[in-house]
Amino acid sequence: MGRTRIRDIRHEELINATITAVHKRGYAVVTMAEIAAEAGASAASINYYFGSKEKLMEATMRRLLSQLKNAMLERYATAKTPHDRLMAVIDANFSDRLFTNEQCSIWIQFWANAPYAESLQRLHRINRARVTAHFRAELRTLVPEERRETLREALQCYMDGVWLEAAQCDTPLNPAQARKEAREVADLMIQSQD
Amino acid sequence: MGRTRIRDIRHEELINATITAVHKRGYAVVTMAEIAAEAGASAASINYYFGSKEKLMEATMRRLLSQLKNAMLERYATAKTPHDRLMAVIDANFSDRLFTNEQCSIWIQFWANAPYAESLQRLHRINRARVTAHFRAELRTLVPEERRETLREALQCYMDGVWLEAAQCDTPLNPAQARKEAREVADLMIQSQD
DNA sequence: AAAATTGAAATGATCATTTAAAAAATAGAC
DNA sequence: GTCTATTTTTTAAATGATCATTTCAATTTT
Repeated sequence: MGRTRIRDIRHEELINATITAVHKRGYAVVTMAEIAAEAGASAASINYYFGSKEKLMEATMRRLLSQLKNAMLERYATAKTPHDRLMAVIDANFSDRLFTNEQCSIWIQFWANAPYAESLQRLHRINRARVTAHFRAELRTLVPEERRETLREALQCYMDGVWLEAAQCDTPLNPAQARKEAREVADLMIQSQD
Repeated sequence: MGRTRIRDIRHEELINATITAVHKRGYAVVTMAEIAAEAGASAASINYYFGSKEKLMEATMRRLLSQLKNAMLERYATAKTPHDRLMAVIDANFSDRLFTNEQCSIWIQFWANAPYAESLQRLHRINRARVTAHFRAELRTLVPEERRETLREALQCYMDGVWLEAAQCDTPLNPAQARKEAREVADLMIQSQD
């Protein structure tokens, strides 16, 4: 049965340890030993399971992106109107699971390193393209064509900017508040097409 | 007379080299030797003039922040109405001098590292507080109180997000286009207070 | 017993920073 | 203006520290 049981457990543990350790120390300076210590393992284990530090970072980002994707799809499933679906994308971005100090830290590190690592850049593009596609689809029925792209771009930049600022914040984040504000901002922009 | 002539020249050269080198290689991995080579100098020179790698980075950020401040003040001087002044802040952020691939790269690196370096964090807070203050002052007469802070926060996050996205872009940026879009976004948000 | 997992210690590479001596600039006296 | 003396600037090489990664023997799991 559980042929890969321990392997799966270690992957999970080490990725979680990476998130915590990167949040504490920064992607640039965190060492394998620190990440390993965070998981109660040794640096050699990480190489055994992931092959290298770079691959561990990539696996960690892949995990975060997949969580974001799932959060979006979950909410999409129950949304009925285009407006509901637009809000679903927004809510997913600021969901309780994702919008935490730890994860915001990682995202910044991810953004900062994407231009210098092919694999991260690829992940970044895929992720952004997905959000863009969802926004485009929903805005089609909500705003007139001449404003649509400007507005979509503005919304996406706004959301990225919120994450950026959140990463600078050392007190606990408030996802519910972030969702509320983001919804307000989105409605403000949409409504101005009277 | 020019007692500090060479010193000033080297400071300028090395800060410019830092901007270029960090853009090319990333803050995390760029070495003193690479920065020095970019300026046609040696790594020892950098330590002679700046004391350490960290202090060089700090000096570089200080330079960029001061350029942003000056760009804002310049435009503020000729702006007459609150609306003009709001646009002055926006235009400064996306001015031809500042909104370049190289500088966007550095800003991301700066944001990513601010949480882990006291000195960078300080600079970041001062800068953000300045933009916040300007926006608050101008929005006071432009939007009703209940929407004001939400809107200000949204505008600031939007601008940060634009920089973030620009840093991922490997084709030359278009500052004029960015100014136009940012103005549109700002007007869209302001006008929605009918 | 065979395969998977773990970690202590070794390896090898990379770098920031220091050192010390040379080279260049500057000033003061003539 | 020219010639020392002094200070400033520059670099090559040395230093010392840090780390990712590998190795290999021990341990655990199947």
